Amino acid sequence: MLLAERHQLILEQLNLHGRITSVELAKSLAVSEDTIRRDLNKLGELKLLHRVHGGALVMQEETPDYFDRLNTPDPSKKRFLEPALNMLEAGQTIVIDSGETCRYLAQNLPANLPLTVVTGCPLIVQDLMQQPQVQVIQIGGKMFKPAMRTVGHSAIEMLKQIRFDIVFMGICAFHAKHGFCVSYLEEAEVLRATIEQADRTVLMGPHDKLDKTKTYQIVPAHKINHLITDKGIRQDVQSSIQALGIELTIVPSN
Amino acid sequence: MLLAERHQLILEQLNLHGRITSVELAKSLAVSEDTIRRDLNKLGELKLLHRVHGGALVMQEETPDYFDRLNTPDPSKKRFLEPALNMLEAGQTIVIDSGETCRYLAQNLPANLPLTVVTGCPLIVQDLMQQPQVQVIQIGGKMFKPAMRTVGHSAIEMLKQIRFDIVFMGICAFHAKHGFCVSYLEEAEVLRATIEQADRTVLMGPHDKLDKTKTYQIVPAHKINHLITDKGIRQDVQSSIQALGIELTIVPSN
DNA sequence: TAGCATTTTGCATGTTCCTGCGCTTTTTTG
DNA sequence: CAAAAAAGCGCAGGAACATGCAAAATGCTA
Repeated sequence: MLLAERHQLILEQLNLHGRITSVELAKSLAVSEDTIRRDLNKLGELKLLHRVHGGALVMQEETPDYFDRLNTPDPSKKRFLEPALNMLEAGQTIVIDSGETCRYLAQNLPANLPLTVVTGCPLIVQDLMQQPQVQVIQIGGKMFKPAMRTVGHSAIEMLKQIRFDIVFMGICAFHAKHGFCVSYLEEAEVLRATIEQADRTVLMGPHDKLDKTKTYQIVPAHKINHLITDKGIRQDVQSSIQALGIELTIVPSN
Repeated sequence: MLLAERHQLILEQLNLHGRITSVELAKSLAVSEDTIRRDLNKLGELKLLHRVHGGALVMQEETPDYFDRLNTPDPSKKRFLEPALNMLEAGQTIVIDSGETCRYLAQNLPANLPLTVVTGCPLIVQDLMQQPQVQVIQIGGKMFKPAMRTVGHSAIEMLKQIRFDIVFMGICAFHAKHGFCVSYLEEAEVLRATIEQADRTVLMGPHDKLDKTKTYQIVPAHKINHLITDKGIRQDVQSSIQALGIELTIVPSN
């Protein structure tokens, strides 16, 4: 095998997995680890990868402006992130639903935490594709424009074959008596199927979405495990939520 | 054997395998390694191949990293669109594969033509979401970063349940004898499943992708129905393609 | 066709580059 | 702090390379 050819294969493997160890490369390319080390050092000098002890990581590129054009998000929603990020552990499989708050979560996942992230929203898939430590599973199906996500039988069938550690969703409407609701039947169906597969469901959103209802109930309130909202929540609403055994995290208002 | 003739043979061998060593060439062409080295150096100067220690690699214009290409789109690829757009009829279900040429197609669909468009690329999904006359079906599965598309068993199973009128794909490598090829096994599997479900498969791409091969064959050449390429295609290549019964459309070079 | 210049080719030479091994040093991990 | 893993260093054999030169092939002109 030619040296230059081996360099190409190394970069290919690296882009594929986001990370690579010297030992793996030496084995798969059938050369000594010394040779691999020399390769990685050279490629590192050329700024084609990020050389680290034990192997290499993909070059962290700064966020292309391409993604900034997509929308003009509201940075105040970032305040919901911290409690959510603290729940994450290496190796988990999580769902990040569609919506602006969820998108912030996808964009701000810790760089050193390997995760499998499942989503039906193409915008979030794009955000996640830039993070080498994340494996991305895209839920297929008919695109449903109002929610910017896939819905329908195909989507539900695919969801049924995966088990999730945590599901993160934005709050559309939550009510202690009427549960977690949305405005569209198709969306409710697919969100219900998602929650069904999860060990733990976490909702994030401002307090004014609480004590509200919409036409279609996804699940009753007690199926939700954790709510992250901001200050301003009414005392009686807070009590009724906690009475259901739902963990409540309240972040400062913007 | 004439020098120019040998140069031609070297380039042919190179396109066929993507790589070639001086030793192999010296043996197969029955000349000394010194002569081969001189040949390779000259061809390297002419930018017809990538000269490396021990042999040569094919010149690769494409960047393996999809995100680099996104930031520098090449509008000249739009010239392939017109013949493709003329094939479309109202009510059809079509596939638009991933890739830059395909993305231009997705962005330039006629506004008055209702279509169902299927794709596994989230970028293309997003382009299509802005077009109200188009219903979008997203193919689910594991996201495969080098090709910016979904792959794997889930994707193939979902594809098997849909029938397509036309499949549009970019040419990665096409060879009359070795068929339609790509560099990755996962990609080949899902593209094969896609073509299997289609009445008609149309490839679009510049002429320098013809008479080339990559590691994995998707389908043999005769499974392709229509090729859209640009001027510059060699006469013998053109003949061999038409001999297979493949319709050929040649657009002006940029 | 003969004569001469140019190009191409193969060989011999010395040089550079690539690779694996043994060794020591540094880093990581429990 | 100790064991293990990874890295760095130098060396030697071999492969690939560049260079010079002479023989062979080719092209051009008289």
